[in-house]
Amino acid sequence: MKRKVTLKQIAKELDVSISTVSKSLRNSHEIGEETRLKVQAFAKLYHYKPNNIALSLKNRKTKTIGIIIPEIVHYFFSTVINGIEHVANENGYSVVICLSDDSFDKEVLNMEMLANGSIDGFIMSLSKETQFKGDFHHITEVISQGMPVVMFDRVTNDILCDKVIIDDQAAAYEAVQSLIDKGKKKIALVTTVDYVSVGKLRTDGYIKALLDNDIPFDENLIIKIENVDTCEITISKLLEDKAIDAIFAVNELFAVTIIKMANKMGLQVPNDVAVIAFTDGIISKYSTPTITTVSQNGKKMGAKAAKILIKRLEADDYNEGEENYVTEVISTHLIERESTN
Amino acid sequence: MKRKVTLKQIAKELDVSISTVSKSLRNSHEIGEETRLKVQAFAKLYHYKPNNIALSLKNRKTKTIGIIIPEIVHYFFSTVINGIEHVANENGYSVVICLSDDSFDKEVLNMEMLANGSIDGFIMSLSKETQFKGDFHHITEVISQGMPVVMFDRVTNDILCDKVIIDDQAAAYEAVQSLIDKGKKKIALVTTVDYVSVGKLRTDGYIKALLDNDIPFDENLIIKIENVDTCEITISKLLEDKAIDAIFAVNELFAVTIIKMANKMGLQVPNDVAVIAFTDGIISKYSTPTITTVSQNGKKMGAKAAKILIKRLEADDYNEGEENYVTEVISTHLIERESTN
DNA sequence: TAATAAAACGATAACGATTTCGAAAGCACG
DNA sequence: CGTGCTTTCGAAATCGTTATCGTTTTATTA
Repeated sequence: MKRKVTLKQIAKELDVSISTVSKSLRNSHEIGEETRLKVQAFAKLYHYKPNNIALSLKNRKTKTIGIIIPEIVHYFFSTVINGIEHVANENGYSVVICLSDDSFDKEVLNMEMLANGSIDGFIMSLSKETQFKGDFHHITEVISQGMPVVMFDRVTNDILCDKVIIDDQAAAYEAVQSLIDKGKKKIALVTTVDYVSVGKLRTDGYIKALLDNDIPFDENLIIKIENVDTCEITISKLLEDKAIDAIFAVNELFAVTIIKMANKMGLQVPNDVAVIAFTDGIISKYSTPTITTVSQNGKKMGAKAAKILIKRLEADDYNEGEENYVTEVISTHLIERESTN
Repeated sequence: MKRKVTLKQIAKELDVSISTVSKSLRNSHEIGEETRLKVQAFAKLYHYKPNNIALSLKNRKTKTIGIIIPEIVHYFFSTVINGIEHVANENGYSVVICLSDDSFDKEVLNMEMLANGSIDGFIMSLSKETQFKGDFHHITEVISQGMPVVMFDRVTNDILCDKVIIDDQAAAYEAVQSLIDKGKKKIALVTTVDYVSVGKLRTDGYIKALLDNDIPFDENLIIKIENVDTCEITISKLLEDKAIDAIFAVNELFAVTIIKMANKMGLQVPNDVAVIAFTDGIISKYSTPTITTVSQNGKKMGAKAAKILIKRLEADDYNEGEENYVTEVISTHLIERESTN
């Protein structure tokens, strides 16, 4: 088992100094052509590749981006990662991923772990618990140490940094408006608990659309679900109100569960009740009926976030400081499918 | 913007040597209580945390696991990552993820990139192209340099290393047998192209089950799909054979597409044609009808792979060499749902 | 011929940490 | 009072690179 070859070994083997080897491999003009070629040939033969860790230490930058997300087994987040990874790779960066499991403590732990030199900057989406507690000291801490942070989707106004979001409120408004345009009179909302920022915003959009169309807004038509695995009863209770002719769900899983329960109760989607959801997930595309959705475009979000972060990282080299944070809004659009008509 | 504080700065500030600071923080008995407490207090005040990169260089280990998978926007792979990440974190490891996009070149590039000191070991699943080419030099190269590799799911016999797989052949056999037990006579197979190792194995299991039950095996009942986005015509053509009363799909997307096309052609699932799929994905659970599946348990696979890798990494510290590679087989089981009866 | 410039290479510091070894100081003991 | 043993600390090596600055040798010029 041959260990990886180092400059030192090459130097010893060729009876030259380490600096000569290093310079030769970087094609320095300081080195005569003969030795340069000799060193290069030898290095190639032994598959020499500079050690990233040593380079990171020397350059004080790791060319690595840290990603912290609530969970990965989730279509939206994996598309975001996909977007980040591609842009990162194109620019010579790697990505390291940590999952918070929607836990505040894990989020803090992971950030501290990565912040100690392992990465150059963060791309993150807040965990539920963090949003609930409203405690962001771990993030401000990292930022104050000069490490750039880009937040996406689940963001907070309490932190000053670059952000990539969709206009959740406007998108929800558009979705509900489209239902109203189709003549729907009683539109229910199935959403998450309020402290999840995007859930709140989408609720706001829903309410605004109703009011703008002079539709009375009824508290009882809004149900907030904490855990998708135990939501069936709540949903079927909602569906007992036969006057409800449309439901707006803030995510795909809620939507597909609604359809399932509706079917079970003898209701036809979309004829008896139309369903529309937030997501660009895969279930909506393959469910029966296929589900009309507000596309989130996670890949685009990830790509944008990565671009912003990398730009800031490379800029940091020249001008330290000067922070004019941007908040990029990714456009959404309605993908009309069978669950609305 | 205060940069991260280093040992050197603390030493200077407190007018002691760097080694004294280091030892104090590690609670060395060599240091007098007074200085020790003083240093610790100061370090705490300034949020000192040792620099991971420097530690990695010194210890020649990064406490990081490299993951290389074909894609991440794929339920199975994201569950595997989830499994890996949890075990890794529990043991103080981070994970860095690279996607090969099923491309040989990207797989090679990513491996070389990570192999240069960035990580301690690999967990990987082969890209389609790599399996097609049968070129594994990048992997043998890495292994020969003493870096452990654990392969999962899409593996190859050409490489000697630890592996975590499911018994694809046996699982497929079981699935098909269950269809036969239900009285199905003409069972079709919708699979991937042959060079994807798992596709081949599942096909073998399918054939074996048929033959063991004295059912004639018909080439025309096997269709191989390269790209899921353009498979509808092929599938509908298959469904024209009304004698087919069951279809075994090697993944979830194929299965749901089959159901969709069957519905379109006026066929009832499961009455006219039963469908069974390989996966532990989310679509099967939420589709209408829900789909009977052979569960793959990606999370378990990931967890197992991580355990094996970490065990090997920690063992390497004591006894170099001594390689007795294991191949762990993750058990599968049939999850009966509505698409079979 | 002597001074000087250019070419080719090496020694060393630095990145941030740990650790081995040595040194100084304090104290007890014969 | 000198010897030996603790206790407490610091210097230096090391991990693998790169970059700065010398140093040597050779070639060129006045």
